[in-house]
Amino acid sequence: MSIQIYNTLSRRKEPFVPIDPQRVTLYACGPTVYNYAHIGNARPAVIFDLLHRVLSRRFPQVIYARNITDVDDKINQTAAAEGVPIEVISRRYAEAYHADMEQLGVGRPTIEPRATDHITEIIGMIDQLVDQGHAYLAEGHVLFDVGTFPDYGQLSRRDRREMIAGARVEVAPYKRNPGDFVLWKPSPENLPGWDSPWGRGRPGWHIECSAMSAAHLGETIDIHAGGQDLVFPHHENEIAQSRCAHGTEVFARYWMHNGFVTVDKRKMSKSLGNTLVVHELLKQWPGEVLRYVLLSAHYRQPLDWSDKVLEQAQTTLDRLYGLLREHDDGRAAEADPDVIAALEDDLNTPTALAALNRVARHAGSGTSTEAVACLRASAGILGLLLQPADAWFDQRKAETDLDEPEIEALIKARQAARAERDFGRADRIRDDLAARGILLKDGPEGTTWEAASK
RNA sequence: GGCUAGGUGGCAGAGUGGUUAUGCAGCGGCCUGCAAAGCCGUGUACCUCGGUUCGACUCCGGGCCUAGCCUCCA
Repeated sequence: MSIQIYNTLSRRKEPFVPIDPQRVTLYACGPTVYNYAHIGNARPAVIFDLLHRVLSRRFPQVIYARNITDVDDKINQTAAAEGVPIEVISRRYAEAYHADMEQLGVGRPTIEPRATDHITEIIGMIDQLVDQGHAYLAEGHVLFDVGTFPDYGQLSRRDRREMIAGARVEVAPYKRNPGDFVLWKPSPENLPGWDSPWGRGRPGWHIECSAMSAAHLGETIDIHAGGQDLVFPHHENEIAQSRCAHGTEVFARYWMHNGFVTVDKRKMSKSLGNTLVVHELLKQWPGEVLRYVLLSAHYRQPLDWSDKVLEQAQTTLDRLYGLLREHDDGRAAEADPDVIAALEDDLNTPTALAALNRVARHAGSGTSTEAVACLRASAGILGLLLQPADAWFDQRKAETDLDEPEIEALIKARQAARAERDFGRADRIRDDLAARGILLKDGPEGTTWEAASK
């Protein structure tokens, strides 16, 4: 069975057949670095990183590009507000993005192109579009003329004429068509700008992905990915400008779009003010818990974020790590075929987690260390259970304010009470510790303790 | 208004034309001095109304409801 991918272009699942199996190309729209990433921004990072892993198991070379947009009006605003150059802002938040994503177990893409490093390519591409009559100059702007591209609207299934009727925004008077979009805009002296054939200016929003994708991956790529809100206009516009500039029939052969993270069923967005910032969430929860939650729903479905799902994920991870702690002898094993099959079926992570839990049940009910090794190997593909089990449990110990000698002393006192069969006193000690978030566990090897989960 | 998703057991969340999803919680049991953890067992769930079918939660049509895009947005 080949890898199946749901293609937004066809609105159905298709077998994934790359143009060149020796060189698979994947592009995902990365962050615009003007503040901290919220958990909704983290979803595509986690999902398409997982896609990268899944593809890499099958194909010898998968080039995964995830850009950083480091020139943008929102960056300009933040920089102006702080009175610093835009590089200060973009560098700060790019670094924060990397740190946060690393906590979520997101690997680095093969290449991470930045818009400001590709101004030459961007200008070159716009120049071509102007030459070919697909773009025109108006009041210092260079605009793409959607009237010259009959396939415009194919991805988002929109009709250009109906878009005019439904348009809720004022259309700039210098546009030929209401759907025309900016490729290059003039920059006044107080804003970042680059010299171009059309004067000092800066790129529009959509062009950088087209330019960088072509520069690093080629004019036609296998997969282009991003959030559902990018389908229109961002990806629609990318298709238009890329295909027109290169004279190609296809820009990306498969389009993948992740659904939103919601809060109380409403989309998480900066304008609604209901964003949950990864940087903050990581102060309360291990990155692996956030990752588990992000994988717990299928990537195309909405994912409603709540403390409850976080707690559930943590409880489940506790059980899985507990199995590793008790039974893992470190041996190598193959991953469970059901886990792989689920992932290769359009990244069905909930089914993969179900399979993983079946492996765990197997591992827990017998004493087979092979099953435990299989659990670890299978989870590894999902980017889970990668740390030593002790490290997983110790991270919560670090959060308690009790010092360990005190706890050990209390445990000793309780052991003494138990030896005298004074269970009333023994239980009081245990209850007191429990009230302070310390759970005792009596086993054949003696009594151990761990910090309670939230 | 146009377009797109979706409505599954207490909650989260997959999936299938006729057979166990899975997790969390609950309940019963094993274990334990008692617990905790772990393990075993446990639930006639599929928005509504029609249709197709031997048979539909699963396919088709109508309805109701929810969310999203059409404006920066993952």
